[in-house]
Amino acid sequence: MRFKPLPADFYLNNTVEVARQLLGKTIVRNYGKKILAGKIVETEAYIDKIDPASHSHPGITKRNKPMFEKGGIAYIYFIYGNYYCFNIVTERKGKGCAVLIRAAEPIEGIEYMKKNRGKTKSVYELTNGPAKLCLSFGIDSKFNSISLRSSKLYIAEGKDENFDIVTAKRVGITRGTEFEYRFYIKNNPFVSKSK
DNA sequence: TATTCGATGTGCT
DNA sequence: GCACATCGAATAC
Repeated sequence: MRFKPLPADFYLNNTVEVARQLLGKTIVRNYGKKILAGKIVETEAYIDKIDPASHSHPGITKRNKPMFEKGGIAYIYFIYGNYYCFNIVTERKGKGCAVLIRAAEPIEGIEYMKKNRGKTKSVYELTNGPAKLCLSFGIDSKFNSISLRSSKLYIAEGKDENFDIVTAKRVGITRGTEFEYRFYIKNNPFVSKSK
């Protein structure tokens, strides 16, 4: 097997730590007979209680319920009437923490990603944003709450490589903007570039 | 049950 | 750089 899923306890650590460690890992999607894969290059951490930007901040609701499950499952939410975003739930059951996957570098199945994205031509535009990534990988609400060790969608080990991690303020939020919970791989062209 | 609004992307200027 | 599409969950009433 080319892609080895991460161990279940990877997701139970501190959320910021998991967000940093997810950089360079591989997101794998079994798409019918095809395999789509990409390297994670950008993440953001969302921390339950102290973080007003987190969906889990007001407490458990119907929408954010998966965030309160045990780490290691997907939390997928619908936003702005058009788009899905893909999160990885972290820490122990009842916490309400997650890591938003903001961007990836396509590795395999690029032709299929282009097909899913319609008229987008440049490879660099395929997955450099949370909603773009979901469209390219064919991720939607069907994957909400599923385990990230499942066969259809999972997170796998990455290549053994060195890179610098940049820490920055998060993007696209109206509250909790002061937290530096955004992490990305330095000089990687697939990082979403909004400032 | 009515209204508000968002962890975005796209297209036009 | 800026407006806007579009929908379900949350919140207000």
